[in-house]
This record gives sequence, C-alpha cells and structure tokens, in this order.
Amino acid sequence: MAGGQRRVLELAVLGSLHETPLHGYELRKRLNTLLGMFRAFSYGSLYPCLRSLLERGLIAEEQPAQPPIVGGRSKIVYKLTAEGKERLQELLTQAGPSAWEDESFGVHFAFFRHTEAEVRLRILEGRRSRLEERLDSVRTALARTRERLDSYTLELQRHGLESVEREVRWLNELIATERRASEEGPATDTTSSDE
Amino acid sequence: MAGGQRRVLELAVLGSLHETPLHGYELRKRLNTLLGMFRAFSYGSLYPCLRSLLERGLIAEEQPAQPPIVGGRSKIVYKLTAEGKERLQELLTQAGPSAWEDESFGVHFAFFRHTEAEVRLRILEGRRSRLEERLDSVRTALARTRERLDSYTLELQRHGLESVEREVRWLNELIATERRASEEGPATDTTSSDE
DNA sequence: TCTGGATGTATCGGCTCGATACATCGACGC
DNA sequence: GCGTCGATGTATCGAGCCGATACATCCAGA
Repeated sequence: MAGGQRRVLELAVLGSLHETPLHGYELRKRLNTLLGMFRAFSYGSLYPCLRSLLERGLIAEEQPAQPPIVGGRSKIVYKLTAEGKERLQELLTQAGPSAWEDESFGVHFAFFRHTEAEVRLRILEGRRSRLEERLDSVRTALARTRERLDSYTLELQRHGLESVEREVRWLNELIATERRASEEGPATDTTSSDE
Repeated sequence: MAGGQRRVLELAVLGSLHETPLHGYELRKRLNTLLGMFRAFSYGSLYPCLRSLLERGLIAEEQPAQPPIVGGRSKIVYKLTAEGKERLQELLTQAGPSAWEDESFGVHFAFFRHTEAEVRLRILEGRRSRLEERLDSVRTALARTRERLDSYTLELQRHGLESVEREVRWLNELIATERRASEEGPATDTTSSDE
C-alpha cells in the first residue's frame, strides 16, 4: 500500500482524538466499530502510527490529574495538540484520489461532519466517477468475453456490477442532498458548531 | 496479510492456468477482469508467486512449438503440471475460513465450476455466517451508541448494514439454488464436463 | 520519422497485518 | 481464599502485499 494507506490511518486517529482523548485499545475499538463494515485496523499499524504522530508533535500523552499512588504503569491516553488540529484540518481539506479510493473513502466520509461542504461534494463526486470508471471497464470486458463464461463467473460479475451500481445510486442521492443543502442554507458552518 | 493471502493468489493462478496456458501479463489481466469489482492483483505479488510455483514444480514454462529464428527473448508462457492439478484440486476441496473471508471468497467463487457441490455449499454457508456475525456485532455496537452519532456516521453505518444484508440475501438465494440442484440432479459432475 | 501507448518481465522499499507475548484486573465458582 | 477465564491493555515481529518504477519491444497514426 506504500505511503497512501498511512494517511488514512493518520486521519482516522487524529479525527477520533479530536472528539475526545483516548488510549490505543479504546481507539482501535472505536475505529473498528465506526468502520465495522468496511475495514479493520490492526495494532501492528496503529501503534507505529501513534508513535509517529507523537514524535511529530501532533498528539501528546495526557497526564492524569491524579498520578496513581502506587507506580501503576497503565493506560497511555493520547490527546490532540494544536499542531495536530492543524494537520487534521489540512487532511480534511484535501479532496484527491487519496480520499475516494476504496480504503480511504469510508474514513473520509466518517468525518464529513468536520469537512467543508465544498470538499464533501468534490469527494463524493470523485468517488462516483471512480466507481463509474470501474463499471465501464468491467462492462466492456464482460461484453468482449460474454459467451465463454460459466454461470458462476457470470453470477459473480452480475452481483459485483449490481453492488457498485447500488453504491453509485447512493452517492447520487447524497450529492443531490448536499447540493440542495448548500443552495438553501449555505451559512451552515460544519467545523465550529459542535459542543 | 501474512500467509493467508498467498493461498488465494496461488489458487487464482492455478485455476486460471487450468483453463489454458498463459504468460504473466495476460494472467494478471484476466484475473483483474474476472474479479474486477472485488480486488486487484499486482505484479509485485504475481511474479514472486509464479516463481514460487515454478520452483515447487506446480507450473512449468511452455516451450513454443517453433523457437524464433532470431533470439527473440519474450513471452514466458506457463502451464499447469500434473502436480499443479493435484494441488489445485486440494485447494478447491478446502472449505475453511480461508475460503470465505472478504479477500478470498470472490476467488473461490469464481472457480466454483471446478468445485464439488458439497464444498460449494459449505463455503457459501460459511460466508453467510461470517457476514451475519459482522451484522450482529455492528448492530449491537450501533444500539449502544445510537444517540451520539452525527448524521454522516449514521448514514455510513446504514449503508454498510444494507450492503451486507443484501449480500446475505444473495447468498440465501445461491444456497437455495444449490440445495435444489443437488436434490434434483446430484449426478452432475462439475469437474470433468468442460470441453 | 517520431511519439505515445499497449504489451511484457521484473524488482524494491515502505508498509500492513495476523500472530504472538506479556501484564493487569474483575468476576465467578468452589 | 484461590484458581482461572475473559476482557483490557501495550507492544513487536516476520511474512509478504502493493505502488512505483525500470527497462524493452512493437505498432499505429500524426
């Protein structure tokens, strides 16, 4: 996956910590609940990511109000720093292939609440054309080899096409809703209205 | 992904070469067409896999009937050996978690034509319970945190649930069809009836 | 003639992931 | 009291995947 995947995890971590400080175990649980149907993060990538973020000063260890009486070495709670918030905003602003590929789209979507309306729209449209591209290439390939496919392969293709078509329709509805919302009430600020 | 992924690629390669001998580039194209909607294999895993299969004697380089007049070093066409066919049958017989996880189910399904009816059924049912498991855990988590989710997160969860539910219904139909077929005409031999 | 794209083989580094190790804590049975 | 089981918690390692890249050939079309 090279460097591309790393950004996704970074966004997921920073976005989660933006809501509330968390420790590793809980962070993973929340992320895997949030994205349960789409992907799963593992400790093998989470902890290195946390270390990297710590070294770059984007997150910090939160000291508990009362240090335990005994030397109870335990939970390491991370919180977002000011630099981390800046970085999060930066990541949320970027609408590029890295936002609408399979692995990353779900994460970006999950944090749409903190994303500007214009960026949301560009990501949704990018995702849609990515899927339509794929539909085209599969349909073309299917037309060229239609006759020599057995029924199982055919059924697999049919199901795959239908799933993607369904996601395109879903995106169409979302895009329409976004457009309507931005025309009716463009004043809604999505990043500063949470408690 | 560790060792699990490797078996999938191995199955995909052996299964493809079972139909007709192929060279690397064409092999990749076919696989990515066959599984276009689900996954994409890269050269970085394909060529090492081919080398490994070659070393283990499961595939062999096919010598062209006429060696080119000039020393035209080019296409390396691979074909299945007898050991390769045995190994393919072995892989096709195994119905375990490695057959119904996300990454591998599509590949196994694509070669159902060469799979015994009983194994097909077990894989389909395994896949279904895997998905139902996931539905349960997501629904539970959703019920526990329902109130504090923003509309985008909620919509993402809803769409994810619906997609998985849809796949479960698809599996239900396939299972019903399989059952009906095996009751009506259990004599169908799936491995030796192709031209 | 030249240029761009498809075809074709192959590798590398950065990174991911499942497995695993190790430790603490509370609940439960006995 | 005491064992033990599962959940919580931090952390690492090796196997191996993948995007990018390099390099070469061939051919169609400007």
